[in-house]
Amino acid sequence: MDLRLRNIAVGFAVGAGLGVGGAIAYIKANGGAVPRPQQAWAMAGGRPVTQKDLEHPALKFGLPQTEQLRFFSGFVSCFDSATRNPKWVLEFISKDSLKGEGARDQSTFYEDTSIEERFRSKLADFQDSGYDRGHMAPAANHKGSQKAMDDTFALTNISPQVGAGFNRDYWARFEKFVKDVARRSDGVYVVTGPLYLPTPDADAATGRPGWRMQYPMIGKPPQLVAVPTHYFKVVLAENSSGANGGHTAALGAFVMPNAPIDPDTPLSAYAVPLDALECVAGARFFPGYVSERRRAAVDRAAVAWQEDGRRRMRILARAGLAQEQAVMLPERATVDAITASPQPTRSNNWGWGKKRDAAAAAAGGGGGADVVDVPVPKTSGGDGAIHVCELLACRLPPERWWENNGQGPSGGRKGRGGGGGGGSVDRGQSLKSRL
DNA sequence: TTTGATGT
Repeated sequence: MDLRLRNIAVGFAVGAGLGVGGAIAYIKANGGAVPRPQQAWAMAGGRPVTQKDLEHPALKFGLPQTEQLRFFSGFVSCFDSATRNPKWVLEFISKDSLKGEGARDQSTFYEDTSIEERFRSKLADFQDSGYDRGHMAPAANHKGSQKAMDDTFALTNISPQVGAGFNRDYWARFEKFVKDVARRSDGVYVVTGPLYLPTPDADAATGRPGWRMQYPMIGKPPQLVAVPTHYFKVVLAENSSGANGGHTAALGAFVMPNAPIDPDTPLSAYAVPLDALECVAGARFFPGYVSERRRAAVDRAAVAWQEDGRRRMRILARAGLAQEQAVMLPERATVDAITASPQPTRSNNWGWGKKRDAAAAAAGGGGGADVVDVPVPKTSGGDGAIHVCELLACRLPPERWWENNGQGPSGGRKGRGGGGGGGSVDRGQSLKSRL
């Protein structure tokens, strides 16, 4: 890329590039070489910005700078200086990055001084804010070296998350689920980021039905840090040695509220169509892999998985979830049309059947019989892409999985009892009452 | 097979 292009961080058309003339060659079913899409940080109408573009007379004094890319050992962060949050963080997880010398207790959170002081988030912003400094790329995914783990503690990888009931609980289990997928894959790419989602509400001025955006801010004005309403992950797991040679990648998108989540909520209830996520995020994810066909196929599966998850929730919780995700839900008719021809099956062509069932049985708590009863919609017509929920039966690890084999938490800490929440001796109970 | 983060 042109050096000048690299130096000018521009904020428009993030990830909008699908390349020129649809020339992207997608990952082949035979697991061959993966050509990268023709893409640049700055895109113009579906093509990379050229040197000639930058000579536009209006740009004599440069393009506005609204967000910036930061390149770390195991991930790339796009930092948005309006919200002082990452816009997205894209990481690569391999078997190697999951184990190594990287130790969490050797790392400390630090401000990213490569971002201008007035635009970056500060350690003080999170202090006494009541929110956790939540990793987008989790520390545990980058243990290959101490440097790799240290990198994840840069505040350009951090966003304010509710601690008790979310970051330290449901979201942590979700991160563990992704790790478990990575252990059984040949490499996993994950995009994680915040969302600011509106809720249905009458317009105050006109009284008409509409939408309202509302989210807290922390820190000190005018340099406030936004507190996102939701977080998303898009997971792309490669499998170069898939059974039957059919499937080469598992793909899926999830959106969760930045709030305590009932630990019994099925993970599949938070599966969303990638298309819906891309609409509310204003971003295209994995443009070098996600063709229209693959997205359509995986999104049909996503709707089916979400429906299945919701069916397993209590009616009140289900209604709450629908309210939470209202802005992402398709019209009722669309849902009905998509789910009209479900294809339940327990097998997939990933070649992990046994592992999946064993892991699901271990995670399910209810034993194998419970797992067998779960219908697993099979992605079809996805050019080698299946939905992530077809792996590990879309089951989260159990609560406090790290205590399972006799050993308590390594720190052996007592409850904090502070206003920040969490860490009480009987946390599970107090969490329930919080919901 | 070992997540997560606070505060002194």
